[in-house]
Amino acid sequence: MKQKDIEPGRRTGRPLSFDRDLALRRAMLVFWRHGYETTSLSDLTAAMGVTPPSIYTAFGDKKHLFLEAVGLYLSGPVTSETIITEAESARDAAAGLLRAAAIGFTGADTPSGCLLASSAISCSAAASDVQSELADIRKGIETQLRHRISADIRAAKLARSADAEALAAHVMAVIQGMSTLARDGAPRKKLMRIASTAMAAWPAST
Amino acid sequence: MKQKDIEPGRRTGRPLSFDRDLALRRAMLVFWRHGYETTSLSDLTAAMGVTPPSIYTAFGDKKHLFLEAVGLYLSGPVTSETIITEAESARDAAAGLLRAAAIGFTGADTPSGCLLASSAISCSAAASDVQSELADIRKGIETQLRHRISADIRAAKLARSADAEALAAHVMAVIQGMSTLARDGAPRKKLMRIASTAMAAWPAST
DNA sequence: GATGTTTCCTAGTGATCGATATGAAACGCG
DNA sequence: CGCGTTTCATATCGATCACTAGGAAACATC
Repeated sequence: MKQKDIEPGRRTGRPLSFDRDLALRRAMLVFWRHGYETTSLSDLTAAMGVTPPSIYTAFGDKKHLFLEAVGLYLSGPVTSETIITEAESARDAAAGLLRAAAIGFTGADTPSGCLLASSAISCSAAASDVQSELADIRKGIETQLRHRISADIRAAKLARSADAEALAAHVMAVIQGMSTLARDGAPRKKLMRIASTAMAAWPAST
Repeated sequence: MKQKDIEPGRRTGRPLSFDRDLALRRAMLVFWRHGYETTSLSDLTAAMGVTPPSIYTAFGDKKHLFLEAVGLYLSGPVTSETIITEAESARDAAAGLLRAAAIGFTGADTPSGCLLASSAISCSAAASDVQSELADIRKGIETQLRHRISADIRAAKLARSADAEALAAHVMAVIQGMSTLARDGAPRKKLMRIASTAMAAWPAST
């Protein structure tokens, strides 16, 4: 009988022969580069160094592996949420997000572009749930930024005429567009100049 | 023996039993919605009302059908090229492209977003040639816009301090980001406000 | 060492992928 | 009419897809 109720500190059975975190990270990199549906199980087994049955016992099916990879992608010391909440102003939050995108989309040791913005943009009807799950994450980030902008407007740190929804949506559009530019080979310097240009659309701080 | 040298005015053989242009348009709509690799042949046959052998005799293989669909998508009375060349200024060209994107990405009778920006962003290694072909088209549009901006700067219609590369890249990023926003359900009005916000990043005309 | 539990690898499962062989059917032409 | 040509629909092709039986192997505990 399975003892799924005792999760922390598994004591019995054959131990895992591979590094689960490392395998997940390798899976994330493959999904990042080739997308969700367009990455095959054989691509994953080759990159992870793990046989199919081990993948399924460790991660469930392909969908769960991908979603866990997305979770890994969004984790880390610096996230969009920390950038937004820890910035001193909504303007700094927007500039910080744009700057982080320019850097994160052109890493030397990672694929170009953004996993969140590229891995499940177009997919078959069978993957519409995964697609909408990523869409919800994107919308969540936009909502956080919009609320941050609205707060600055209420606090009179931004002009009352400022359009929180449009400013937040513009930043999100630029970030996701930067992902495609990066995939097309744009260097970090170019993305940085896009970020600067995008911030020129902001009203002056009051 | 085949007489492939006589192409215009085929005179012999059984006539085509389906409307080739209509079938191509239907294929384009399916690729637009579901992407290149994530659209299957059975998806295409169902949408086009044509059996697989007929598709292959009329269009070649799946890749050629897709590329021809891209050609259809880019054709029409109004293209990015006509918008750029016929605008009275680089600013008008940018605003026109953004406005056309907002409208084109939220059509009532078409899928949301941009076929060029969504159908081959992530793909397997086998489709890297298709991916780079679309990238070249995107870069071509950006280049045309950048040249238009540079011309305005030389003609003193824009400040000499204006950064043609950054302005063009920013417009392209916003357009491609708007495609994702549209796919996530953003209405036309929202995209229009993004377009307006993006244009606020432009320097004043001189 | 015996037992229970979990993971291991080998070798596949049925389904679907893109693409075709095959021969009948539908034309223009003489 | 017969002939040459092209497209038609049926029925697949081999390859690959995501996924999994089945049994040996590696642990903790007794």
